[in-house]
Amino acid sequence: MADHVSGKGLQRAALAQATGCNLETIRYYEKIGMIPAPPRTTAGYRVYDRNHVARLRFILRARELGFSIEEIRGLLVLVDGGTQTCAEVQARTETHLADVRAKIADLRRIEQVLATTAAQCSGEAVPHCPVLAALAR
Amino acid sequence: MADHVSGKGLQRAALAQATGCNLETIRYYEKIGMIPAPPRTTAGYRVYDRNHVARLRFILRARELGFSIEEIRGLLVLVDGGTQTCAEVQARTETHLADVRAKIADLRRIEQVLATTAAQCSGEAVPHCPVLAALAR
DNA sequence: GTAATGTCTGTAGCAACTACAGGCTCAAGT
DNA sequence: ACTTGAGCCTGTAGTTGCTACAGACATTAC
Repeated sequence: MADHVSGKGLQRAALAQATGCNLETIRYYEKIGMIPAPPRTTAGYRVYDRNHVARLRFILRARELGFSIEEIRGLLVLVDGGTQTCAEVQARTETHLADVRAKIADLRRIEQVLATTAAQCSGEAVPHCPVLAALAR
Repeated sequence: MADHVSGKGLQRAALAQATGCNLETIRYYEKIGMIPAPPRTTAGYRVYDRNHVARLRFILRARELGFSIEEIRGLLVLVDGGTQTCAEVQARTETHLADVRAKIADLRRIEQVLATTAAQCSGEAVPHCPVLAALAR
């Protein structure tokens, strides 16, 4: 490290460690413009600061909550532009919430089908299987 | 159609129609070996029969229920090999069922977070947004 | 005869990463 | 001083499960 990674400067591995993000994903997020390109040492090593940590955490948390990259991009615009209309964020959150609820409903139907057909299995080595029959319907 | 697509012979579009499958997906499934390559007319057009219809329906239904292609491949081996051990199918279904339930649990947690943070929104154009704050945490 | 479909092939694109390969750079040990 | 090993750089290819072309034949309808 020729250039003193002084004070709070983090390199890629350290940022990954600090956020729990995969190493390669950080570069990916930079490439697609989700996090700003950090300054570099003379050798070309990226040096991140606490703003990068915060932004990456934001992205990762939103991803955890099922927001797509494009949805997060939209949220980040609201974060960056000083005009944080709470109503706007709320609207997007509600939309996303509806999506999540729809997914839950779908999975519950699937769960029902799987549970009931699996329950009909004798567990023996018989030629007829109710699960396969249900799928073949 | 030079060669009489006689009797129950279906071309690609007809198979798509009969199963509700996307046209291109049929070719894709053939390519990855999920459905057998059908016979062709002298002009090279694929001709499907009712076995293809049944198999494709099986695959589509299993996909609907969230089985991955590889999981379905496994189920199809059990279908094809006469040795349909019901126990085997049951085991795979149970495993998949556990996956589905885990997904539901995850989504419910997400739903909770989204619902509670969104509920804190004033809906006004204030600079502080509880959703963004929650994500930034 | 000609135009409009339908089918064929291979390939590229999507999301959201992940994992190399091959080459520098740096810190530490001997 | 020199070597070794780790860490970083780049670009690119792979993943899953499709979907959508482009350009070339075949068939059908009028």
